[in-house]
Formats: sequence, structure tokens, C-alpha cells
Amino acid sequence: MATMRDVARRAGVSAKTVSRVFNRDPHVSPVTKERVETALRELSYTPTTLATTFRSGRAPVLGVAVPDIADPFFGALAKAVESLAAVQRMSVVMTSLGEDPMREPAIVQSLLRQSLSGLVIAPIAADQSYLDVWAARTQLVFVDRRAAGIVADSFTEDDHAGARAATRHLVEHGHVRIGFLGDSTAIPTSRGRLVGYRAALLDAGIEYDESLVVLGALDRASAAAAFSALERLDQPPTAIFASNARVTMSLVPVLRAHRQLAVAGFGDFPMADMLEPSVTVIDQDPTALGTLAAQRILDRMAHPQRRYRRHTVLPVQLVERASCLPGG
Amino acid sequence: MATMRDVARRAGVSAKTVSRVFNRDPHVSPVTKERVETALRELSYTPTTLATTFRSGRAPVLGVAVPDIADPFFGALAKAVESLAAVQRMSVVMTSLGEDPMREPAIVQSLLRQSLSGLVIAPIAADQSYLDVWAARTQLVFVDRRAAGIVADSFTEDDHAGARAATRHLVEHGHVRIGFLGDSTAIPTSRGRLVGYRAALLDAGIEYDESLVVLGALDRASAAAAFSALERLDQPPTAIFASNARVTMSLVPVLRAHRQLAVAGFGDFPMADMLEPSVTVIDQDPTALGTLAAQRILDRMAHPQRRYRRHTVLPVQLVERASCLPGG
DNA sequence: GGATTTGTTGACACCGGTGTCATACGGGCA
DNA sequence: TGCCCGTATGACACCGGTGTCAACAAATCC
Repeated sequence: MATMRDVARRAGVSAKTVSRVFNRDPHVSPVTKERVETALRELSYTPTTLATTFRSGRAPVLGVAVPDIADPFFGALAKAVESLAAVQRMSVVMTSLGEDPMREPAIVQSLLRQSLSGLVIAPIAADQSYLDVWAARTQLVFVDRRAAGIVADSFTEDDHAGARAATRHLVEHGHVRIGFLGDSTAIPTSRGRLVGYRAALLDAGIEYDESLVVLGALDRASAAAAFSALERLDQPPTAIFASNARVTMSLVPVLRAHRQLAVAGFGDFPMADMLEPSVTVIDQDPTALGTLAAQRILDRMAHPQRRYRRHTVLPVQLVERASCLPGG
Repeated sequence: MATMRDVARRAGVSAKTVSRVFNRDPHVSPVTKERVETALRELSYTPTTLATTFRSGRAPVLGVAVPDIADPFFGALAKAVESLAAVQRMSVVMTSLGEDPMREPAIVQSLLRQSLSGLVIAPIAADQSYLDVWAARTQLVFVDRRAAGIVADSFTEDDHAGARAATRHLVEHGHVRIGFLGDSTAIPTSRGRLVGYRAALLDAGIEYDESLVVLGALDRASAAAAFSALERLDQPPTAIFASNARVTMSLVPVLRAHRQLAVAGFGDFPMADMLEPSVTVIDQDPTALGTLAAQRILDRMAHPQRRYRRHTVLPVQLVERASCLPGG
């Protein structure tokens, strides 16, 4: 790989002049420009971003840290970030945080050591105060979940209103015994949705029954186990609110076995409309989350002094399908 | 952010000594070591990978370039690469190549300018000769599709055998008029599958009918259009082979409207087993592809002189579900 | 014609961790 | 005392693109 100094030697000029020609600096005489351009072509010069990055101390790279990059929700989010980054000729490094909250700091910090321009993070740990020292160097934007232990921008969906709307929808279809199936209330998102669920029950004058709340539904096996726990109750639920798309998807086999069961889930997923019954969901918009988060990073880089809204909560929408229709 | 020289000044030693302490070099006296460690702690020194990367000329980063990172197939592939990279304390930069083959070189080269250690690429263009000059600096491994115009490692799935098995499966269920629905034969993968489809017909003594092959099924609308073209034939197909998961998923609404239609698709997808009818597919293993590709990059970095198998074709497996059962 | 401006070009330093080599010092041995 | 060797430590350069500033020539102005 030829460097600028190689090109300079060949063209009989200084490296700086090559730099000027390469960056279309007008202060170069046509003759010199011609000579340099020939040398550039002959050596097929390709710049390394490494040197510029090192000098500026900031890589033209945005980071994306999410629980699982293979999850369609986060995949769409990452794709949106990447689209905006591409416009600014930036790259995207991504990392999956996995399941273990303890590992989050190590994983995220190894990303940050690369002097990213910005980081979009959907955290899994209960505390992000470890990010405090990095905030001065890197634009941090939280998505899906707010930051804890540190002040930072966030873009989240309206968990409370969404869960409330979904639950109300079930109530309006005549259900009184409504189960809540979730993963873990350690995650703020789930907690918010549980609160929304309770609010809807309160609205309808239905008493909250803790035994209807079952957590730990992470895959098909655990979802089935969680459901059979509900089924064994004296008054088993006739409807279920699933607190996220993964739970809903895990629950699909159960739905096929219990056709009379009504379901509404938080988070749309591929093929939800093609199942029988098609599944009523609260539609989230990962693309919007990713786009807004990336845009905020770019805005803050361009206008550091400007003031921004700290927390943005995106409205969510009920997508009514067949899974809570009477007899559905 | 404190640099090594900051720490050195505070500890009253040279930067090199700080470097030695930080890297656990045994040639440091206990007294000095203690002083330096105190200074490190007091300034909460965090190294930048930028300097080391710049000096070594190689970033501890693997690239992943795929058509669409939001596609579950490529998401799983990227996740597998990331898992292996993490073990070596490497990061992963990813990029979506999109739909336009013309843009592939520019997108990929902007990744490569970052002096990646390796690149896993599932290309969309018909020619990758532009990567020739990069191969000396960066380990290139192709996945899902082989390289064209350049010699490079590849890990692909057995398109021919998979398509042949799926088509044979349909034949065995009594179908003679079998449609082929694909995206574009410009993509080698699709071409290989079309050849496999024809081979299965030949095996069964069924004459190949070009009017049964329809391309351009990219989303639900175009898939529906493609299907209605088939439907208008004198002898419309009674079964369809869909050449990839996206096509199959786009075709699902059609299946619901035409319950007598048998389908087999190349590539599994979430919920395929929960649809009615559940969809018979050729199961690909994106995690295996990603793991093997990343492993090859790491192997080649560790043992540059060793010889490796250029092309690895992974076997695929028929997952029989309900979509080709009689009357299904 | 001398002073000032405008335009072209290059020397040099910088970013920060680290490989290379030199230096200094202490101990062992002839 | 002189020599050698091993250990501890530091000076310096390097990676490569580019910002800063100076040098110099040509053009313009009074």
C-alpha cells in the first residue's frame, strides 16, 4: 500500500502537497496537480483512515450495543443506525451484550476504547454509571431503555401506554382473568409494561391478582411451563398479555393448543399477521428508534452547545388482529 | 483522558516504563511498579486502541458485509462472527450492502480502509475482482456465496442438493407441475438452486417448463403478482419451490388463500413451523457459516503459511412440515 | 522602485503506545 | 582493578495524514 510520502517522492513534491491534491484543496497549481494526480494513479494510492483517526482522536464510527443483534427488533434498529452513519461516511461497530448484566461494562468499554464518535446502547444492566467517564469523549444515546446511574439522552417506546392499551383491548373483549407473561422485572422495560397492565385493570375495575403474573418465559419450553402454571389456577386466565415479542413468539405453540385463549403481545414480529389466529400486538418501531438515536448523535456532534430533549418517548400503536376476537 | 505520558510524569518515570507495568513486563523493580500502579489508579488510566492500532497498521476488528443485517439469517451469521471475535478481544463492524450491486465496491472498500484484520462477506455483486488488492492486507472469507473474479476462501451451503431435495420432496408427494419462485438469477445462489430444481425434475422424468419459473418475488406484493402469473397458465402449478426464505415468507399470504397449494422453501425462518400449514423448508445454518468463516480468519492470522481448503460446502437438511402433505 | 498582497509549496510537529537500542548500575569472577 | 553479564530504565523513532506556520515568488498598488 502506497503512502502519501511514496506518492510525494514519485511526483517530486512534499507529502503535504499530495494531501492537498487528494483533498481538492484549490491552492495547488494546475501543473503540480497534474503531476501528483498521475503519481496517485500510478501507485493506486488508497488512504488509510487509521492515521487521520489517530490524529483526530476520534474514529468515524458509531457503536451499537444491544442485547442480541440476531433479534429482528435490534437488527432493524442497527440497520437504521447504519443507514444514517453511511450518509456521513461512518461505519457501525456492533456488539451483542448477551444475557449476563455483569458482563455489560466490560463489553461496552472494550467498544469505547476504540474512541467511537457515538454509541447507541440498549442496556441490560441495572446501572450504567460506569459510562460516566466516557460521556465526555463519546456521545451516548440510550434506546429501548433509559439510562440508570447516569444522565444521557434516551429514546424509548411508551411501555406504560402500550401495555395499558393492549390490556384494555383484552378487557373490551370481555376478558376479566388476564394473565401477564413476562421475562424478568429486573428489566425496566418489563417493569413499565407491568405497571401499564395494572393500570388497565384498575381502569376497568378489575382487581389485580398477583398469581396471574408469571415471569421467566424466555423460550418455547419456559413459556409452556409458565402457561401451565397459569392453567392450574382455580380461575385460569382466559386471556394473556405477553410483555415482549420474544415472549409472544414463545407462546405461539401454546396458542395453537388452546384456541380459545385470547392474546395480545407487546412488540410486532414477522409472520404475526399470518398465524392462526393472527396475533394482536403493540407495534414498536425499531427503525424509528435507531434513526432518532443516530440522528441525535450526529446532531450533538455538529452542534455541541445546542440543548436537546433528554428523554423522548415514542408513542406505540395497537395493531388489532384476530387473537382476541371472541371465539378466536 | 490520561495518556501514558501523563501517568509517567506523575510517577516520575518514562512512558516506556508505564507501558511495561501496564503490560505486566517482569523487568520492572517492585518499587517502580508500585509507584506506577498508584499513578495509573489515581489518573484512572484507560488505554486507547487507536495508537496501537495505528502503529501496527491493523485494527483488532473483523468486518461483516451482508445484503441486509436486519434479515434474521444474516443477523444470526453476524452474531456468530461476533462471538468468536469477542474471544480474541476483537470487535465487529458490520455493513448492509443493500440491493444495488453497483454500490458494493464503494461500501466494502470504505470498510476495508479501516485496516480490518479480516472481512466476512456475503456479496451481492457479480464480480469481486476489486478486492484483489486488499487480499494482501486483509483476510477475506466469503459466505453464502462464492467469490467471483478473485480467489478467496468460501463457506457456502449446498444450494444444488438442497433445491434438488426440496423439489424431489414435492415430486414424491405427487406433484408434477412445480413452480419455481425466485428473486433473481443474477445471484449465484439462486442460479445454483434453479439448477438443483431442474436436476430433481430430470430425476423424476418431468419435463422442464420455463413458464413455471418466475423471478422478482421480493416482497408480498411482487410474490402475489408472480404467483398470479403462474395461476394464469394453462396448466397452473400445484406446488411451488421458493428459492429463498424471503421469497417463502412473501408467499405466505398466497398460501393462506390457496390452501391446496403445496410449498417447499429454501431457508428456514421464524414461525415457519407455526403457520398453517407449517412450511416445509431446507434448513440452512447461518450460525455455522458465521462461525466457520470467523474461525478461518483467525486461523489464517495465526498460521499464515498453513494451507486451507478453499471452498467448503455445508450440507443442508430437509425439514419436513405440513405444507406439502396431500390436501395440506 | 519599494511595499504590500496573494498564491504556491514545504518543513515540521503532532496524535500515543511501543519496539529498538543505549545507558547505567550492581555483582561475580579472574 | 578490570571485565563481563544481567537487570532496570529511558531516549528516541515510528506509524501516516494533516494543521500550522514560514518561506518564497509573482502580482498589484502607491
